[in-house]
Amino acid sequence: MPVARPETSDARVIAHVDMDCFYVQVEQRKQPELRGLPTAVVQYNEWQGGALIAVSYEARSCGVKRSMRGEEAKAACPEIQLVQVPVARGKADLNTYRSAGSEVVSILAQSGKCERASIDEVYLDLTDAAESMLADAPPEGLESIDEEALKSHILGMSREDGDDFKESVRDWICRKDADRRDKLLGCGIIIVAELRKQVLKETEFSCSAGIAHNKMLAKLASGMNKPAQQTVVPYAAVEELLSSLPIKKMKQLGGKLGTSLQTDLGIDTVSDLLQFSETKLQEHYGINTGTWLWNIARGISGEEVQGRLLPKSHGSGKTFPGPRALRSLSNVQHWLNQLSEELYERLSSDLEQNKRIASTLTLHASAFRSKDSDSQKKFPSKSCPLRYGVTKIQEDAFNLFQAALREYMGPFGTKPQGNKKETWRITGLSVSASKIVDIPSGTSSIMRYFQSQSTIPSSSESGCPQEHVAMTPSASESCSEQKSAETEAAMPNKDISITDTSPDLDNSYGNMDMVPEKDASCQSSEAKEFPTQSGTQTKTIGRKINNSKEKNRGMPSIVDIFKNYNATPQSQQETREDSTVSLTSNRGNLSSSTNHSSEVNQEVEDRRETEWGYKVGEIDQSVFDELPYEIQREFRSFLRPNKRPNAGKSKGDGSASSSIAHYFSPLKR
DNA sequence: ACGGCTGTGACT
DNA sequence: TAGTCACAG
Repeated sequence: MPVARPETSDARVIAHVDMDCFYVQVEQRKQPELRGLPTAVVQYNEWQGGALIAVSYEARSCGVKRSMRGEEAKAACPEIQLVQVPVARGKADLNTYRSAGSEVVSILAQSGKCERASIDEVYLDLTDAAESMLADAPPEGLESIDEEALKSHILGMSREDGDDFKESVRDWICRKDADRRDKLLGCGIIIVAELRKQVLKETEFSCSAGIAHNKMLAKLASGMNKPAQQTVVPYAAVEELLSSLPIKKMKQLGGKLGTSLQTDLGIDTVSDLLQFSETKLQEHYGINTGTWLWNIARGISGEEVQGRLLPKSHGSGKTFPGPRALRSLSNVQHWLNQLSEELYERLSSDLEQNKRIASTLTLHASAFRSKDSDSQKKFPSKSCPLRYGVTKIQEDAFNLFQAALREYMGPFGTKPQGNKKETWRITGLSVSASKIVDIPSGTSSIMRYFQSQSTIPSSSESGCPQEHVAMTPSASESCSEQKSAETEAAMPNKDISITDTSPDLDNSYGNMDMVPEKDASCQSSEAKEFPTQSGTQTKTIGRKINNSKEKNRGMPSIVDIFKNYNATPQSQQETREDSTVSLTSNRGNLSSSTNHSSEVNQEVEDRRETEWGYKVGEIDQSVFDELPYEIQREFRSFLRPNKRPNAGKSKGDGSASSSIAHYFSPLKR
């Protein structure tokens, strides 16, 4: 489902930078004695020596390939060094690679628009830099050209023996009568060579790069000469580069679409594709994909480099293949707790380092049913508003899972009808956080936010909250969920999950295989604490985001809630009588950081109206709780400017110098 | 139902 | 929209 983008009229200079066997390099930097040795990184896996996820070039020349097992690799190359991916909470932990990737990005982002395409790949739009260089210091006037730049591969240029080719490269870069597009690429060559040297110097990582007029060609080029080299695609070389290329090698054609082109239309190479008219392709694949295919066959791709240095989502997942498939609710809960912990940890660092908050939590799982009927049925994904706090994420993830499981099991979820119980197996679990927005740093930012947000006209009246039907993660959940919630309230939350489950021994939890029936007597802790209908907030967030013309800064969801309070403050107050807690009383609650279960209705101390007309005392606890702690704190000090925000705390945390991480510790709720 | 884990983007 | 699917590495 690629979509066609028109090529911009002016020539761009685009680079694709690809780290060479990145995970291996990260491990070799950590253990320099491994440098130069055949090395591979294996993922924690006792089974057949683990799966290779990165292979050094020395090992590749021994015949070691990715997607070999550790044992196979050992057989192919006995001297290979196998390094294990770090493990945390019983799963692979890629954080060291992520932050190594960030090191690289922060260097590459200096010279132009930069897009972090994956953990080890970056696109750069160097058009401006190249044009500046062409105007101010064109290569033809340079005394000498960078050695690294001279080692470039220039497609279409024969690379004869000896040092001669460097002379040819120099000539190509400096040619006075060159096409302007080629001159720009020449500048790109020099810039990228410089950047790669800088990356090597500052991170010790080598990389390869492709330099061309668009992303597609740059990506293609970066893979042509590895490791530690760069390849240029002059305009004149595009046709030859593409014509012989198997379509499966083109980005986006490595899967089903590529296969369909081969089997349905007999297209194997791009030159085959060139024979098809645009309308013919559109007939087969629709207007968008058809046009896109026609364009890429000609090296045309207007896809822009997104100026994005940070990921748009975070996820934590694990598979449980074959015999390891999870078969009890408690084991699922155990793993969801682990995954949620990791996710929360990453959300915390994102907030601290980048001042960003995520607003949607999604659960994905894969499953099968042994006594099939339709064994192929997909396990549904579910999402809900993301509430900051480890245990909140854990609870919500588990609730989402149970909701999805009921849907998955359908009528079989209730009770064994006969003796043959239809039983589920979970083969994969993941939790992810998305819809991440920036928050500005600095004091009273929150106020600026809400002010800017509150000026946006609301196109649709988003209905009174009491109309909303309780959605997935909330009420009517299982007893086991409540058990865990109570346990948690009573003890520091780090221990919760481990006490009642252990990994890999599902069978010891025999009686929890079935989804428990809905039991009215079994009230969910979620329902008690957070009776608002969280599902509807997600909608309002989305609507707000769509309505705002500028980029979505701030917390639209809370603004939307404020609007609701403006509209129907009284009914709000009534419908959630049990739960409405004033911010001021909440302050004491947060300070003690223990029993949030005291959702006793307290008198509102401070009901001064704000400029938006809602009463701060009526802000629902759950809305407040969904904000990151830092924001809560800032918001609180905004609402009560004359008092110190966290006077009740034991540590001196009111000071400006204390780190966000402190407030954002796993014990905070 | 061994390629695990993670991420993006389009479609509906 | 939330959920699904495809794709990449």
